Amino acid sequence: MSDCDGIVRAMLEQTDNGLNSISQIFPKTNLSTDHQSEQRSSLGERVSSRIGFNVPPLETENIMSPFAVSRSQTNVPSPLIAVSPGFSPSALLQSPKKFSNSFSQHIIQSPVANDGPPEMVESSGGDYATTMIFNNDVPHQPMNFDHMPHHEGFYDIPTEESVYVPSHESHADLIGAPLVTSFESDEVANETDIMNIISLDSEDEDEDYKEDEEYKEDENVDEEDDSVDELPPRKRRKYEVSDMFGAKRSRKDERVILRMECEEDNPDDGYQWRKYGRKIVNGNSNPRSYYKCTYGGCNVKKHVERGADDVKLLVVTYDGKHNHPIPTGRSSNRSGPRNRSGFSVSQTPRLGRLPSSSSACQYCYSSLEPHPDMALLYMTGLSKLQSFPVNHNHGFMYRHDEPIIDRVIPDRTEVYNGMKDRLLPNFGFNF
DNA sequence: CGAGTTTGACCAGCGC
DNA sequence: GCGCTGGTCAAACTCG
Repeated sequence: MSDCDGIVRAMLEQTDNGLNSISQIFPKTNLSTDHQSEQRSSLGERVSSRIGFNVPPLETENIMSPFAVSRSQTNVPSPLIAVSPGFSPSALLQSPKKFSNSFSQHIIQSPVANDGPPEMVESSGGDYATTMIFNNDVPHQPMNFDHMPHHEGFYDIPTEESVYVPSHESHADLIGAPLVTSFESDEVANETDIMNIISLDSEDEDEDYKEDEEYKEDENVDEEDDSVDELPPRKRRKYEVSDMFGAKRSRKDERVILRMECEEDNPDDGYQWRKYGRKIVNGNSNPRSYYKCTYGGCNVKKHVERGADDVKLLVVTYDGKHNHPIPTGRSSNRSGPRNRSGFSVSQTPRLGRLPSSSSACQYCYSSLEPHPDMALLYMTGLSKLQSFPVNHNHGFMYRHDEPIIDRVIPDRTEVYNGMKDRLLPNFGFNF
């Protein structure tokens, strides 16, 4: 029996109550058992009940203030799903559309999720971005979001979403970190929500094009096309900036945000990036690096920054959608130096400049193969599992540190069963 | 010398 | 309207 089999078996041997924390099986998750377990559990019960799982409803009168919750979560054992660190962000990022389809597809296929009461069907609006949090470091658990207003229309606010996925630093374990899907509202996301949330194309894309066209018309770009060279330097630059994609601030609903623990400043996501900027943003002394996808015609950008309060935490924000597959002929194995023709990892630190990458993380990824398979594991085994809101703390990522809600898998038993159901047919695991 | 990074300047969005 | 801030550009720089 392989180590992976043993781990999965151990997970499947959980009681229906899910009393055995994942951290007991996977110490590297840094999750411990204490009152936070109760916190997660009760939230899980609440949401589980809402989405049809057979668990008691949450008693909301005991909801803490966001600060209290934040403190209480420092040791959350969490009903989080543990996924092999081999799971690669590239799988989710190589095609947000693919991620969307896969995610929603499996949710739709879930017989349990559809059995929920009518009131659990809530509209979260169409303008959502996606946040994925690669993290096995509990202190970075987002804040509790139960204090947020529940008035109607609140869910129309476009914001980011979160998903916990394993840290790359835990690559020593086959399964070593929590995975939590997170959503904007503090209510359960139904299938429609998730489809809306995860889907990064469709109408929004068309709207973007319309906006771009209108923008060009307003700027009389066409008329100026032939006279650009005659403009004085200042004006010419203004024209150029006006016409460029990034002149306008990116739409949040086109974003995918990853949080992970990684020493490398630009972890491999399968695509090729070129760094075009670096800036220290408000509230974070760590510089933010800006990257563009080097694929011709692809306007996807991303920026990478360290956590303000934890340099181990890496936040990668993707803007846009790749209009191409992951470049072929390359391996996600990051060991060894990269050539200069496409890979975006910063070069060896130069004189008087901050190091922008570390060799440690190259090992990190080299030990994570095969990424696609683990991505499939996630897609097939975990994606259908419902999540529920826990907390939000985009903290250093946003100007005003607005608390935003995250969701976690509601019940470990469901997680295990879901994994079992999908590992068996899809990967041939024999339990 | 080609290719990628760094860094200061610039611009536009947003909040007050 | 103004100032702050995030995002981008491009010259200068570095490396192989």
